Amino acid sequence: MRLTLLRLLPVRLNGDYMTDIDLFKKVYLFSSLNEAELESISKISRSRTFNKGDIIFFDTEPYLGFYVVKTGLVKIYKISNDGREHILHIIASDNTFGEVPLFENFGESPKEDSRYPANSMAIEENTQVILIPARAFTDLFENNVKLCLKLISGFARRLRYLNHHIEELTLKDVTKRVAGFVLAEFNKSNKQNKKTKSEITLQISKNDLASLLGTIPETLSRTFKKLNEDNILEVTGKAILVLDINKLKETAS
Amino acid sequence: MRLTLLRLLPVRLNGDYMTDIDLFKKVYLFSSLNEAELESISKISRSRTFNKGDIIFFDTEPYLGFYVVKTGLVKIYKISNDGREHILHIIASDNTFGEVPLFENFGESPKEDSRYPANSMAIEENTQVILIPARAFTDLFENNVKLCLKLISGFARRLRYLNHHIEELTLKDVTKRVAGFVLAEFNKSNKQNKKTKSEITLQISKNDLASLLGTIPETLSRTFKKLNEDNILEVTGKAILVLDINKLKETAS
DNA sequence: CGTAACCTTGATTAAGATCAATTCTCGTGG
DNA sequence: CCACGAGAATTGATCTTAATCAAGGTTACG
Repeated sequence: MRLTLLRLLPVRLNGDYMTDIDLFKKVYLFSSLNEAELESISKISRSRTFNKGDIIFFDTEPYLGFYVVKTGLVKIYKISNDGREHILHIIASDNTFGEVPLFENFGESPKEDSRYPANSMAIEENTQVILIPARAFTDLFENNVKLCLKLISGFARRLRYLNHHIEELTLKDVTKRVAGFVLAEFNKSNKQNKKTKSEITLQISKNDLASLLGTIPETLSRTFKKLNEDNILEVTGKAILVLDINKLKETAS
Repeated sequence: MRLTLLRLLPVRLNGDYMTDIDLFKKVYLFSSLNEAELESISKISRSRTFNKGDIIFFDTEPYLGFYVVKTGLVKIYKISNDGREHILHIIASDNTFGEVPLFENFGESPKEDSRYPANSMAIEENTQVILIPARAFTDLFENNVKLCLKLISGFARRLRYLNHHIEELTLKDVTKRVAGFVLAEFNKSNKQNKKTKSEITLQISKNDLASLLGTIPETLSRTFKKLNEDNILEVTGKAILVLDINKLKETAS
């Protein structure tokens, strides 16, 4: 009795309780689908909830389908034999991940042994994701050019992002990469909020940030310290205050 | 008179002279298009010939369209302020490159200021490419799901390749990367030729190979030397003889 | 046969990883 | 409300890999 009540409470009290279909309407990939199609997807999809640090899938696992992030944050990462990690993407809510294997072998005999290209892990408490099974989705693509074009456009952006990521990793030192990251966050934040605000807030831990920038926490910490000594920025916990935007741009080069 | 003759000669004498349409039929991306569509593409496309070392486009140039490689070899690469270079892809004949900007901003207002994501250069003499102008091609996509699916599948593979590339660069040392490259070439060559052949031939210069593996020629040379001293392989010019496939696999780890 | 591009080898350096030791922060239970 | 403990972040000392710098050697091609 007590348990049932507890389970019901959030639904009852929370005015903005959301169905999967409401979520799907905010997903770029799905924006060309009609209500009926969204409902048919919703029917076959499965919600799953994870805690911080929980694995969503390993790159060794057989492919089941792709995911939509409902709440929380997910990291997509590779890991070496000796345990070092490198983060490829951070996926926020309303975004999809794990679509690549769906389409790799299109035309060829559908491979049953297809795998995820990387690992994924929830990096926030109460990260809710929805699994969209592979089989049910492919038919939709074959009958909907608009949907295809959405996917193409999403893939194209991701390709450009990875190009950029490789450029950063291979042609720039850690200081340039850190400055480049802060600059990008600064621009992103000021695009959203219109007016200029010189403080940005990290959404991820510094451990994860280090891994995303292709370095380790110790080096990231030292780099922040150096940028502070040069009066470029000031880091307090998850808050980064940009002191000199011009010097920051120059450093990112 | 003399000039006209010279220009005609190769066509006359060369029995396997090829029209653009013959080439297009071998391009995976185009494999769902009919003769009429191929012809309409052919009419608006432009052939260009480059020598080794010629730039095809810079990443700073406005986007014109994508390319098909007819003959020769093309490298797609990024370059740093101080001139260091990193190769992202090597594109061989019958393959396309530069499609990404076509689709990045689909749905949004068509940006006129869109740019190529990286630089490209011919790395063989007599590299012939065909430029497919952007505007003329987008209509085709909006009316052809099969074409879309081909593109999606091509992009998906490229995404997985870049994932893998980043994994190699960030989580493996040079020796592992070199061993991994040789192993991949070994497998590719033996898949094509059925029977096992332990010698592979480099298609690119060692300078370019170093850049593709995220290192420099000096380090590549030393790495080959070390792998030779360990009786794993033997390098003579562009020929690599695999001496111990098991040790090679182990080294690539 | 000569020159330029390509490749190799050696000596040195530097960036950043690793190892080790605190300190800080924050959620949890008493 | 405070104390505790675990994970996160910082700092310092040292080490390692691979880049840089410098000089020859090889190969291909006009």
